[in-house]
Amino acid sequence: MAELKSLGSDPYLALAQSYGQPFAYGSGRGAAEGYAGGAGGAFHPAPLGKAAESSGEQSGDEEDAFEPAPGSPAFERGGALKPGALGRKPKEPRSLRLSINARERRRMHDLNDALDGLRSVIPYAHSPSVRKLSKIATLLLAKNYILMQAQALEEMRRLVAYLNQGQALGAPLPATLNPFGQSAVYPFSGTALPGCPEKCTAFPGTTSALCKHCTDKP
DNA sequence: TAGGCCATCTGGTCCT
DNA sequence: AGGACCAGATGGCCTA
Repeated sequence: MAELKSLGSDPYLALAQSYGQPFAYGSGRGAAEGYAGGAGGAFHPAPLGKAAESSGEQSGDEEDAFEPAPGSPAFERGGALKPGALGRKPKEPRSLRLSINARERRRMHDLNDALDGLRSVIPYAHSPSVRKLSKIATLLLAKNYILMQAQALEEMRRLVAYLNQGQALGAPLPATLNPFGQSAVYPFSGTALPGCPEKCTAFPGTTSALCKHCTDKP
């Protein structure tokens, strides 16, 4: 977890550096198993390893609902689940267990699809030569990216308010007023402007220069 | 070879 | 009862 340890001071930058730099993964998993990187919302990664052979890309869930996924531990153990393998007593019929397994597999695939969608909008190098973000890295990077965006947005708002106020008063604001000196505020935490279909927010008494619906208004 | 990452299976818990 | 969600266990693949 070296990458996680490096997240201390500037997590976003740390991760961006780790994953933004193209580094070859050679003949390894990447090329063979679909480390192609997010290619948009409809991106479906090439099946990873076992998943390629197993359930992930199988079109018929009915099929894998009655057999252990090929390549899965259960499959390797002999092509059939051994309910008592872990010393547990089977409490449900085999068909039910397989159905539950298939459902769980599907759920995890949906989760992975969502993660792929997230990867596709996170600004890091999306290239076949760049290793795909791990799950944990994706989440941490996304979180910090959101925080950065919120901070940038807030700074822009302050700047707009500063400029608007300066125009209205015709005089420069006191030098003590630092429009960038306050802590970040999360997006959409302000008051929605009346009549703005985008429900954008801005400082009281100001329109948002960042919102086209505000700026387009006569 | 160790460590990281992942997919899958499984049983438990909670909710509808 | 059935489904969703979760966490632990297991084993495979890849990289340093």
